[in-house]
Amino acid sequence: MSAKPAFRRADPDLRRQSLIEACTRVLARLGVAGTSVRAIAQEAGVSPGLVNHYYASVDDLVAAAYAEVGVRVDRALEDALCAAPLDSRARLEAFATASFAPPIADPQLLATWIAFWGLARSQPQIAAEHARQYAAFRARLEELLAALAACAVAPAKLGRAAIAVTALIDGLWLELCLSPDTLVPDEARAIVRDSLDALIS
Amino acid sequence: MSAKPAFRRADPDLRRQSLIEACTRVLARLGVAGTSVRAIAQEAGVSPGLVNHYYASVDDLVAAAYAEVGVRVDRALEDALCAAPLDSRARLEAFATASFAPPIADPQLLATWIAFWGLARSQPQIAAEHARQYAAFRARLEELLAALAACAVAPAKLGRAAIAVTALIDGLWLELCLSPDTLVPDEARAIVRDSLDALIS
DNA sequence: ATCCTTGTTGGACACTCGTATAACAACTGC
DNA sequence: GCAGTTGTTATACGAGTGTCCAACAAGGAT
Repeated sequence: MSAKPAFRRADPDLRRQSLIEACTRVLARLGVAGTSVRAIAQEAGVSPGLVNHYYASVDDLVAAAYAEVGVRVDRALEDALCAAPLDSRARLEAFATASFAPPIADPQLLATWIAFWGLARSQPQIAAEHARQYAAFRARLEELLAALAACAVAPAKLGRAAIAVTALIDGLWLELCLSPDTLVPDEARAIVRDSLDALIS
Repeated sequence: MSAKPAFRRADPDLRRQSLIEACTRVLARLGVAGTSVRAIAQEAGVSPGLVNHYYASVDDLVAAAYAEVGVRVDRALEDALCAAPLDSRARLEAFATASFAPPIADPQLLATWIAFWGLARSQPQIAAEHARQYAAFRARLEELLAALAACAVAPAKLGRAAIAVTALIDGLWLELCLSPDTLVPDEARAIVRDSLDALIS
């Protein structure tokens, strides 16, 4: 009879992905303080040593996890845009309210995100990655605003409008995740819709 | 000749205050990960053991520091209100833009705040304190909105307006502290001013 | 069926953490 | 001046940390 293998070898890329996901889950569940090599390894169902086999240090793994969360959010935003009708107003709204639906409006995601913010202080690469992502979001929003028929917003004030809407979305997203009881997604969407209307008129 | 004392005794309340301030500074400088009893003690210029002499655990000290930061913010907001003219529109604006000036618009304060958010996951009392403070801010804002002459905002939509403005302020504050290069206080103030105008009209 | 590569394991290492405690010394009241 | 109180220090301890490494074994090559 053949004994069951004690472990299975995995494709390096898949294993890396698995470690990243485990890291994200631990970060969300235990916060920065509870995120250790051993906790991540246990979450992934592997031995602690394997983490250092794939990542030079645990900080590298965390940075990789941050980048992964970033692309997941990017993808969700892009998906929302693809699903929207061709009308430029509708596209703007779809993009601006995508943050209030899964997978972005997720307390776990916020927890992970906060953990990253906390780490950004000692990890400049994480801070840089954050700045890059924030700028990308705002640029995309500015693009959508500019696409509105008949320059509803004066070109000179376009940048400021994008900053304002981005801030509004961030604040609502924050509150939505922090205390889902006082703010529901529908209301957040309605607020953004009203705000966009006010901005355009 | 009299030898210089190796240490000085301090008034318990002053010592506690000193420890709280040291804790806040370390939290801001090193983030949650770097905040240890030893680091706090060194920052305060005392021995590590003294921390446990005044606080049963380091978590208690952190909670105390959070409360202290909270009252400091409250005081700054109240000061802004006192310094404002009696006109209700001006008072609303003063309150809404106080977050963009010291001591609230301070990267160190944000760093401390983020550290607290990260801790809130495992410390329910911190989460509760946050919810309380958030609600208080929004209630105050709602009050100021309602005080506007001639019910500029429909009473039924007052709550929603308060949520929206709070979210906008939070988002701007976040960005202001996270990357001071891309957003300056004056612009944040202008954005809030425009937004309030749009809301009222 | 055997060898070889290398993904994987589990423990050793030096370190830092929070907490508890005994010794010390600064100030108070006498 | 002296004694008592107690704020303060320094150290010790166990638990937990990140990193490293020698041994093991899974799976492909031969």
